[in-house]
Amino acid sequence: MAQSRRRIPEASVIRLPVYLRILIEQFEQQVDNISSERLAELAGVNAAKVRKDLSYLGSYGTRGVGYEAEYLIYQIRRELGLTHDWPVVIVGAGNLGQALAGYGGFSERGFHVAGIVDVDDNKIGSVIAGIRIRALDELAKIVSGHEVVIGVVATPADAAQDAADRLIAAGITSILNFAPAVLSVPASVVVRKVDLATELQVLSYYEQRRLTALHSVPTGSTRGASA
Amino acid sequence: MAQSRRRIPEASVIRLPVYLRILIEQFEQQVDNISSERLAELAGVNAAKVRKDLSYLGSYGTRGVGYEAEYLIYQIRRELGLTHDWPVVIVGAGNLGQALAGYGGFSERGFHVAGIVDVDDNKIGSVIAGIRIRALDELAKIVSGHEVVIGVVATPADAAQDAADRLIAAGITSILNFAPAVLSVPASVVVRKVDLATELQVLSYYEQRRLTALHSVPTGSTRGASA
DNA sequence: CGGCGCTCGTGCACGCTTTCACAAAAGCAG
DNA sequence: CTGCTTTTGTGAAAGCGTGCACGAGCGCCG
Ligand SMILES: NC(=O)c1ccc[n+]([C@@H]2O[C@H](COP(=O)([O-])OP(=O)(O)OC[C@H]3O[C@@H](n4cnc5c(N)ncnc54)[C@H](O)[C@@H]3O)[C@@H](O)[C@H]2O)c1
Ligand SMILES: NC(=O)c1ccc[n+]([C@@H]2O[C@H](COP(=O)([O-])OP(=O)(O)OC[C@H]3O[C@@H](n4cnc5c(N)ncnc54)[C@H](O)[C@@H]3O)[C@@H](O)[C@H]2O)c1
Repeated sequence: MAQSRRRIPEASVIRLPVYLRILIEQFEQQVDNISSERLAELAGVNAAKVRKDLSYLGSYGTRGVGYEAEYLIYQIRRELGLTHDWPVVIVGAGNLGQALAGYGGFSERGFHVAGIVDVDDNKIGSVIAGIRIRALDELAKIVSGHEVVIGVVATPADAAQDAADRLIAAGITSILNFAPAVLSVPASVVVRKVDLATELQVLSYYEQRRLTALHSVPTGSTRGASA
Repeated sequence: MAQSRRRIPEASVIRLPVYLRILIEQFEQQVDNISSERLAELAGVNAAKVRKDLSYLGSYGTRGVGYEAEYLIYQIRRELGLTHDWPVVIVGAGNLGQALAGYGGFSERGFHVAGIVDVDDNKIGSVIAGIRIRALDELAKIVSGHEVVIGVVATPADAAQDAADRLIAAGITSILNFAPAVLSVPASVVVRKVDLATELQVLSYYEQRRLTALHSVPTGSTRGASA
């Protein structure tokens, strides 16, 4: 039996939120029990993978029956640290920063915006979805005041490193970076990036391949059903 | 010597856009030649990985010297299919769809918005960054008229499958999905997803771990410098 | 024109991820 | 209680991706 306190492989961690979302949806539709087979189908992955992923949390299934949705939701939440809300601070209140600040899905999934800061005097003071845009030098106050550990970089690329440096100086230990720039940070800080251009360029690669028509279909995890 | 016509591993394809962006930046700063060591540093990865990735394109470096930035830019662009602009159609003109439509980074990187459609009558007809929001049933016309092959899903999750189905019916073969939903599509259609909630939840996992403090630092590709 | 220093290209070994396959466990029916 | 069905949990194998280490090739200098 897998211990709940063992490290979970990154590849599995990335799939857990997908299972979680599906389980919540199913539970809301009065599905109390779900098999790895069914969960795999809904998540667009292999059933063995689902079982192995879930086994990292512990042994929470019932043989011959499946997994109890409600209990599994609780266990995944616990493991992902979603038993409480995480405050998040956003740096850069442009197009994207404002879209994020107003995004309802945030709060539904265990996060809320503790603050949003910008360098532009014309923006400071405006209110987006009930959140006031504040000056860059209030960052430290926001972070320590709300015990924020997660920061979002939504500045232009050339300001991204500066934004990251300020976040780290303020005490942030996890960063989600939307700017197309490589951030250099201390090893203790975790960075994840979301890069729209990269995603489109990957699609472009496969379309390009399709045109030269030497292969039928690209291999990889993104075929067929995809989360 | 690696043939340019061989399939490139997905992991490498994902890094090519990062190298490309860095090379363009360097070239604009009059750097004509760059070593794998330097490129690796800027990309936050291992130098051997850079060389292996680039070797899939062909043998375009010069031993003892490095890579000629301009030529490498051309080769990566060619391989990624970025020698021409790709038209993209967006379904869903909400917060996110509008931010995307107005996003300048799009055009800088080889893509342009051929059209944006929505189901909401109140939105149809409005103009975002010079692009008029059109009705859902104009999708087929937009796609065939501009020979669009890439579609973006920016609708709420419960409309995402419908949006994907319509895109596919219209002739789209690649989809970038921003909705937190698993799309089921024919095997010939490539789907990539961008899931904000997943990213935050992964960060939450590592923060959670940090609190229980049984391990020092999460392992994985996202430590240290990260694109 | 030969030797030297530098950097590429890549074979190879290692570790991580995925998938298969099956014993073990649970429920149910008779 | 026994046997049958179902589905989990997990070893073991296969498949990928990463990083080391080093031979090969290129340019430069003397
Ligand atoms: N808009 C999109 O759809 C989109 C999509 C993908 C990626 N991105 C990326 O996200 C980032 C933001 O995009 P955007 O469209 O919101 O840009 P934007 O120009 O609309 O907004 C950037 C904001 O950051 C602020 N800013 C600049 N320097 C700053 C600093 N040092 N500290 C704090 N704030 C600072 C600016 O005042 C501005 O308000 C960019 O890097 C962009 O490439 C945007
Ligand atoms: N806003 C964000 O920052 C953000 C971040 C990450 C992910 N997302 C996801 O992106 C998606 C869009 O987010 P949003 O904030 O723009 O939502 P939104 O509600 O602002 O916009 C959704 C738009 O889709 C339209 N729509 C609904 N059904 C449709 C259909 N069948 N066909 C075409 N259009 C349809 C609606 O009319 C609306 O204009 C959501 O799935 C959301 O979870 C949003």
